[in-house]
Amino acid sequence: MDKKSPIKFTLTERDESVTISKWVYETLRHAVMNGQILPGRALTIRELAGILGVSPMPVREALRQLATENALEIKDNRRVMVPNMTAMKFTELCEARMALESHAASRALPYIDSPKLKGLRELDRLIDAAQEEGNLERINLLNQDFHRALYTANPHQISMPLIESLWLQLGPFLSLASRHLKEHYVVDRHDEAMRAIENKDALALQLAINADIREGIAFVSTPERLHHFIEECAYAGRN
Amino acid sequence: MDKKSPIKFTLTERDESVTISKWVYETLRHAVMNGQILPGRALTIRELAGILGVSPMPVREALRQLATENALEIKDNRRVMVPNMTAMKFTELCEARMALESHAASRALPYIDSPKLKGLRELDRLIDAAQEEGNLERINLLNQDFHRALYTANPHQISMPLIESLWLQLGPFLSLASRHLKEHYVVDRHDEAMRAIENKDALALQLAINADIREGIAFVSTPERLHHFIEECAYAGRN
DNA sequence: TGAGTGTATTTGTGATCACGAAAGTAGTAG
DNA sequence: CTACTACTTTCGTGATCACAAATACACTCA
Repeated sequence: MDKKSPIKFTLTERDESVTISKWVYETLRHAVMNGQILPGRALTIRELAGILGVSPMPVREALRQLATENALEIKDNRRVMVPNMTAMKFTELCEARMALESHAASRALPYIDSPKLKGLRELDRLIDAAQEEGNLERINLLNQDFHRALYTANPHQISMPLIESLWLQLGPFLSLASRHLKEHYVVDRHDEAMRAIENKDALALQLAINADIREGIAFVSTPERLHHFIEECAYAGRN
Repeated sequence: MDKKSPIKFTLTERDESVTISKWVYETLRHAVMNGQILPGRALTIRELAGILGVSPMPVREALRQLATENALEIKDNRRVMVPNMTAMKFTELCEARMALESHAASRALPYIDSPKLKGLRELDRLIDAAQEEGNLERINLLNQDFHRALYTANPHQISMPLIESLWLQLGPFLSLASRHLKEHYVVDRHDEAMRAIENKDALALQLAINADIREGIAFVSTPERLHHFIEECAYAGRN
């Protein structure tokens, strides 16, 4: 039995046509983005390799890749862990999200044709359904899909990887924070965004996206709560 | 003798205290950002390992890391190369730079105290000196230093890695374009930025940064020239 | 001369091993 | 009970090897 809290994350079956490296990378990436690995928890190559049933090699590469997008942190000890959150870092990440995503949304707007609009409406509908059944994990996944679908409507878009880096950095903390919260104020500014898209109103779209981001993380945004969750977060990764 | 054009890039001496992986990564990253490796050129692990005098292992990791920040591209063939530029991609990169960097600048503004201001002035002075002697490579390096010093004045800043990813993607093309240009319209909006900083005027600073970025790459911004350089660029990487 | 074909070479991938450094453990002295 | 030390284990790093896929090359046939 491990003295450390065991690591658990979603294991998707590997498609034979994809390299082991890529599969490991995407599995770990998904785990981090959806907060399945707690901040502060030390990750070792051999342990992950054992869980995933592969040799240490692909895991090494995946950890390094995740570190370069700041999803993981390689400390001086050469230990790899999910970074801890600070109040200021949290603020900066949210502000960066608003700046980048509102920009990406407005640059995608001209490319949203009727089928793409339909796809967004469908995602919006699925989110509403998931909210009724209170499936928080599903809501988060669908919310990501909605934003991703919007931004990647621009075929020349280059900012999605940057945005995902921010999602990766926020994921573990937001997951932990929402886990310790009884009531979830799930805000849905997507209707507002949809209207802006239909009207081809870039400014209104930017405002809707900013509101969606700001309110989507507002449940921790009061200074006291933020501080509380950061403490909580630091404790969770204690061992 | 190689049939392919040989790869040449700056080789800094390795500090023994730093891991080989890190040294290789930073060496290759510097080479890409400053356009020492042409777009379209196929990079092989063993070739780079030979040049750097290390085993293939650290090179593999470095190439993967650079690929995750979109500095390199791993094609379906599993071949690694510097991505080719397109007109739309170029536009998107520039727009993203303006959105991200003006944001980073305004969020750094409150943290710029007197010693940091002095440091920025010194960099500005060095840039002027480099301009007089027409040392284009030195101008570019110092210009990067100026922007980096400005944005990282914010101790909680998290957008510098994202910004550098954009620099990495623009580097090879800008280098190639400027290399094929007789006259260089080196613009210097730094004075304007410095005044905005002194006045603690966030909006003016954002405008100055945007102008600096826009004009710094304006020498290729006419559609015909852009198209011309893209052709040139594609040809350079032919073999 | 040019397109197709077989072989030889080179490539990325992934596993394994050796080594030094870091962390964990037990024992001892204060 | 606490602080220090010696020992054991575990870890990341980097080199090497085996293998399959992709590429390059020489050759043949139209």
